[in-house]
Amino acid sequence: MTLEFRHHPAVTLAEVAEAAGVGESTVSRVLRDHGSFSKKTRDRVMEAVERLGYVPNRIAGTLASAGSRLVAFVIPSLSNIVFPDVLRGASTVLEENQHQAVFSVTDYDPEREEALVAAMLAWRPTAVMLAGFEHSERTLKMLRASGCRVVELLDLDGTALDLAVGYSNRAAGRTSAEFLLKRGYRRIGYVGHDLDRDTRAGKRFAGFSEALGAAGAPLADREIHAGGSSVESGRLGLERLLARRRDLDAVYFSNDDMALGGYFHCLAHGIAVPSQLAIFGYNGLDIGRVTPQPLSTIRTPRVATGRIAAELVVTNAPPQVVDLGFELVEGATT
Amino acid sequence: MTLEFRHHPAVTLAEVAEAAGVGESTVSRVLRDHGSFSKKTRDRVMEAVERLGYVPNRIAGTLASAGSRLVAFVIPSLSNIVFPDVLRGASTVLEENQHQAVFSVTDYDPEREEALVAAMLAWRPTAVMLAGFEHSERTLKMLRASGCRVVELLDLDGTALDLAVGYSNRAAGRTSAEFLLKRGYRRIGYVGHDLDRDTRAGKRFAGFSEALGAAGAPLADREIHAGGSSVESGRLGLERLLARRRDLDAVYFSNDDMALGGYFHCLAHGIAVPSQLAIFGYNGLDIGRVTPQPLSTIRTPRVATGRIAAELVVTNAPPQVVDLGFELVEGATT
DNA sequence: GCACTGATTGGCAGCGCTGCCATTCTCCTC
DNA sequence: GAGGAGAATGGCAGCGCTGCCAATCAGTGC
Repeated sequence: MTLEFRHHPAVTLAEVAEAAGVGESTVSRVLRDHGSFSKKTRDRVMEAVERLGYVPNRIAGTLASAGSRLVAFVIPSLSNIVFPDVLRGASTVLEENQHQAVFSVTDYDPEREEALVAAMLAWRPTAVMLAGFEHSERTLKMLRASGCRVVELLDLDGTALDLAVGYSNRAAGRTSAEFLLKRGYRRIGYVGHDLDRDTRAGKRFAGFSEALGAAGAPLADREIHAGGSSVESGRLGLERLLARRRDLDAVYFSNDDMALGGYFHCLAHGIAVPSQLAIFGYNGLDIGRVTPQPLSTIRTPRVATGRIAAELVVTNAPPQVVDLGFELVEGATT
Repeated sequence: MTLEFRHHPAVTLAEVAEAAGVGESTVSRVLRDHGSFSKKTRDRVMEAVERLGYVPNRIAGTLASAGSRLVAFVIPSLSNIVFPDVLRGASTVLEENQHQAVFSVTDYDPEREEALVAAMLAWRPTAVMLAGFEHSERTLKMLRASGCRVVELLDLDGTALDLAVGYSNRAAGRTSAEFLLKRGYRRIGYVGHDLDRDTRAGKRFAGFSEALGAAGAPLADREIHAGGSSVESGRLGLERLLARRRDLDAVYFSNDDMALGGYFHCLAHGIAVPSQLAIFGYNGLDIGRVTPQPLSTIRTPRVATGRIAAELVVTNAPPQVVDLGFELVEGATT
């Protein structure tokens, strides 16, 4: 129905100028509140804008001037709550500063990442935000050549291209291990998801087992789920792990989703937590604070990561690495 | 460090043409694989593209031709898993069809929505995707005048502007009530979050209490949390509700997050579910299937909503309303 | 060898806006 | 009233690409 009305081409700045009886540059100046013009002119222009329903064309504006004020996010997943949280932190800052967020999802695939980065760069964004430091050679080359800011998020164990905001996953894994050891657990298992693709989970695991090894209590066993992480696969993973190793006294999960699955498995099968089995997660999801026993975990600054990253970009900060740290949350499952 | 290298302006199509010894239009044709050119020319162009690291400028391309292939999402929230799920469903389809997703978050505020829609329209997107049918007069006017496709998501109770994809929230509420009634529950309470802002939750609640009323078992009591929904507020809400009404035999929650909070409260306080109190949610989150007792809920096609919406847009389908329905999941909490 | 058809190719005018520069107005100052 | 400093304004050349059209080239039939 509205289709008939659709194709009258959109109002242009020139038409507004005509309608207001002023020059194009005057309209442009008024709309951007930049340069000088009289109050009377301003009113006349705004009246015409209002009357014609003019919406500036930023495609044209960007081409003519410089910055697109577009910030591109190339993220691995939207199922993993981490990334919506980062986007959430960033979007507030970006909106306040008249920037726009564009995103695409790589599904943890470096080749897709490469293709998507290329597609994003075609929009000449102000900045590109990526997860972590592991990128293909070509991706890195494109980013370097692009001239736009690059922010690598949620990791610190690697070399930054330009800006980096996050925390050390390796240290998070180590801290988790040290905590469990200090609590006296010795027969510790691990339940995780695909570590090759999710390199940050891989780094946590490396830090974790490294610390266990250093303390003379190496990882007893582990169960890796081939796909992504989920509550369901956490439950299943723990079930399988326990079927092999009944003597475990603690299990470290690759994140809270998995850990909650494990916790529910214990609840459902009468496994006393933590006396029979301790459970430790990662992320510090809200839900983990409300379970009958609050989940022991590492709380990560996901929203802040997005916020800070966006702030660095809109203020055009010099290249730097920002360590936001993490916080160990001592729940009741350890 | 790379900052020094940054400001050599990006390679342009003209430079590629020069380097390959062909005309600009030939390069353009080769890159878009559109029109005809010889194999030899193609190779020569691609070689130059490769060598110079050329990345097409879609800002310029869009200005010169037509479609931006940008799809704008103006969503209420990223904390509510519903919206990441919708984005997830859409992003796959969009990426496969060389479209890009831009988004911004209104925080359930119609005025912010208005401002953000205006900002989005400045990019001349192919389509704008919004949540629900409730928009300000000015928002509607801008959208109608914009000439771009409009998709209203996740609701069916209202009048569509152009395309709509979702399901009836009112019917979901009604179905939930009828299910509880059929199970014999009569003293039913409600725990929810801010219904004025989240109009879809409001419609579910309306459908729910309407059905209860029609069956002669009107809602016994309700507890509304002023802010957004969360597991924590669900727990707290149930606690408060039960403090007032010890005699309830079932509680309907505005969504699964809230319901899980309520369920955890029961687990922690020895309230037998469902014999003492039945719990019913909404959304059908994965986690609800793995709790010791699977949660009774309504499963909504969130990812499919995003996917279908994107498909309609990329295929430029005629205006229509797509009802994706929902599914009642009979868990063990009722 | 010549006309004819269709495949290839290059030239160039915009797309709608911004930035620069020149011009015109205002308002003071002396 | 002349001279001068700004303020206010308009004109117009691009930004980098695509779409259109004209020009050129290659292959075919006779």
